[in-house]
Amino acid sequence: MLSERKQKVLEAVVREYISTAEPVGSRTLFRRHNLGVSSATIRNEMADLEEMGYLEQPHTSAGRIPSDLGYRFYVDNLMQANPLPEGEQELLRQVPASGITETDILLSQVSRLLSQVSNYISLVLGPRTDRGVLRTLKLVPLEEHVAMAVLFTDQRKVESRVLVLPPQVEPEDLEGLSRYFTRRLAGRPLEEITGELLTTLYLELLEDYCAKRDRLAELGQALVNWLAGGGRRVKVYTGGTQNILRQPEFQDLEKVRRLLALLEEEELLHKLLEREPGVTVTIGQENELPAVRECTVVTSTYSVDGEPVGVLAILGPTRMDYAHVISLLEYMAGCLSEAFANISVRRTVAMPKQKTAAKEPV
Amino acid sequence: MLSERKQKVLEAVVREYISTAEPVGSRTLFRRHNLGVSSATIRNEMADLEEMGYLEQPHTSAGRIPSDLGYRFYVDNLMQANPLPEGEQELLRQVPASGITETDILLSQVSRLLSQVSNYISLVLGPRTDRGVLRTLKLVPLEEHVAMAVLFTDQRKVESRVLVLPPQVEPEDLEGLSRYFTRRLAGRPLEEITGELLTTLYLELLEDYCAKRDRLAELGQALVNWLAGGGRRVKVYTGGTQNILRQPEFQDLEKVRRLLALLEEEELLHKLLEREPGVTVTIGQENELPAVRECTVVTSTYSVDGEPVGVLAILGPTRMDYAHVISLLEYMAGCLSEAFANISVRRTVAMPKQKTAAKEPV
DNA sequence: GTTAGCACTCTCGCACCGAGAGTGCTAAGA
DNA sequence: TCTTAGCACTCTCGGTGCGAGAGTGCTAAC
Repeated sequence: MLSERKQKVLEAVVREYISTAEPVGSRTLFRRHNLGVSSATIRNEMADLEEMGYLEQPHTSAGRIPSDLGYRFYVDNLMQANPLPEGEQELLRQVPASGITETDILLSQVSRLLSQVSNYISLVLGPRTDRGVLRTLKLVPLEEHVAMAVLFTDQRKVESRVLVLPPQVEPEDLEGLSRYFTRRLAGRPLEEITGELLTTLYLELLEDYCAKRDRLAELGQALVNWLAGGGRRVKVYTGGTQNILRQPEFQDLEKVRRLLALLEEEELLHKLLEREPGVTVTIGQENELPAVRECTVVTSTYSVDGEPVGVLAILGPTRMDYAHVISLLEYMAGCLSEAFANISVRRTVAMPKQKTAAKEPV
Repeated sequence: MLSERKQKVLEAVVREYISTAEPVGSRTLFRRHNLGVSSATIRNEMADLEEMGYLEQPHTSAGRIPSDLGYRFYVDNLMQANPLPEGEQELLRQVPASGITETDILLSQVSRLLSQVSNYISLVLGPRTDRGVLRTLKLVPLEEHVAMAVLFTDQRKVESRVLVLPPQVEPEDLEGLSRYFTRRLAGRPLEEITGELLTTLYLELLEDYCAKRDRLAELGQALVNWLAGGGRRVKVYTGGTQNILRQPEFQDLEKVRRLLALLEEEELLHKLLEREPGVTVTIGQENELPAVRECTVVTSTYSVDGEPVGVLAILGPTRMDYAHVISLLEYMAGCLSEAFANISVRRTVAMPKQKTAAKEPV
């Protein structure tokens, strides 16, 4: 374990480097942080910290900068969380206050706010769609030969798609199909609804429908493809990419290029944002993706109806204002969860009696 | 007008500069393009061209580079269109061949292909939604207290939104509302469907429905907000942002930053992509947006059912491979239009007889 | 009108140098 | 034994100077 003085020195180095982006020397530290000892002592401590792997020296006669390990120790042991500044809180309160009900617009705004406040790159992973429980699957005739398939889950999630109908499929057929699928699938978690299951169900159904078999087959296949297919991909919202260019560690164009390329690869971003609930911090080499080996990714999950369903993240240099970013993400996750709660359908659906009862006398 | 020889020299300068990115001198031109005259003559012509505004000199003893005017002349008079290379054509044919029916996925792929083939930034403006003609407006009960509103137009465009129902609204009410709105609005272009019109209709309707008036009012208002509101915004897809960093003219980080910032401003991009049908080329200072004053934007519209509804664009330095980019965009627009035609609902809807008739005997 | 020749200009890369910052080591002091 | 002052040493960084190279503009000859 590190002696208390070493911890103090390490903390001072990290703080100083985060705010100046310059390698910090013992003299600077001596002048600006009063550590109670001379620069020579600090120098010795810094030499020790370097040997232990917490600091690095860009070149012999430069100051030192924290290593990934140094940041890690700082985040785990030294950093103190401070609440988000009033002004920023106010800015973020827009999200639940705005009354926006479109998930898409809501998340774009969240992403924009995150990058604006943090001055780093923001990433927002949309609510996962493989969790919810199916409630209704409906085929709605729109007009002759056109119908819409609607998938409705308990997590205020609706998906729909237009289907072109084979000739001579009747509205009753659609109703029958809707009822059948809903009856057999309602209550099942979406992740269970695989291609095989659907196909099985579907074949079963066709037995009863021999007369129209051929016509329905085509339609059913389209439906199966949709439900089982990748249609349910989760979107990633990015924002503030230009912020990265303000960071002195990203003056190297090749580095920036790699990062920009990453931001266009949705699958990689998904991988990057697969995180457990709560706040996580991944520093430099701790990251699996090579493109972010010199970056830190801080994430926080947000919830809908108490269940973590999506991820907010900040991507920046390892020299990041950790305390600020963490409280920012926590606060924003709260706001977003709140915004979702405001417009939650589930609540309304799950407890209609209560709500009706409460509202009626007014 | 320019003498033929001047045109030849200008063309040679543009071609040379496009491929090397270095200011071109009279000697280089003499060596690589055989213009039939000596370097001294070329030198004189170049001096003239500079005086006329077609060329510029970065500094006294450097070669020359084309000015915006020079590029303009090149594009309008000198450049010869050549067909897209086989390999690239093949790549782009994926789009109509893939069978993808989700507009969103289709356009992401188009954007990706465009940037990949061009090595510049690609922009894709989704199909405009204010054009189509409303066919059906439907309120579909999903379960108790939850319904979905569906807007269906002739341009294979469907929008939908979940509505939480006020207590004690009956499914019949929904059907009534659907029928009423559809009857009154069907056949109208979406752009005519404004808040005022809807409100008028809606008030009219309430007359007939006095009994449930209060309950329906809330629902109707939500509907009006949706239809009249900005819900129908058109998405912009971007791709290949990292390509810009490969261009020697974008080594200046501040320039890159401004461009990246622009790419996150949807409204500005909309403005940038508001173009007339066909191919347009906007060079450097011809652009209104300051952030792209050193760039060229080439656009091409694509069509659904013969009507131009969206825009493909390439954004790159003014030193751009114009001929290639133009044929790329034209070809891609064709592919995309084709892809839309494949999945067009309108065709099926508009001419069901024909299609049915043609299909039935098979 | 075209071309060869030539003097002139400007950039770019390279080496050099001195200032400044920071280190490591040593020796003296507590 | 730990701390500190002092000092020599190292390394970067910005500025300067210089020569090579590329290109021009001008002049005079064809």
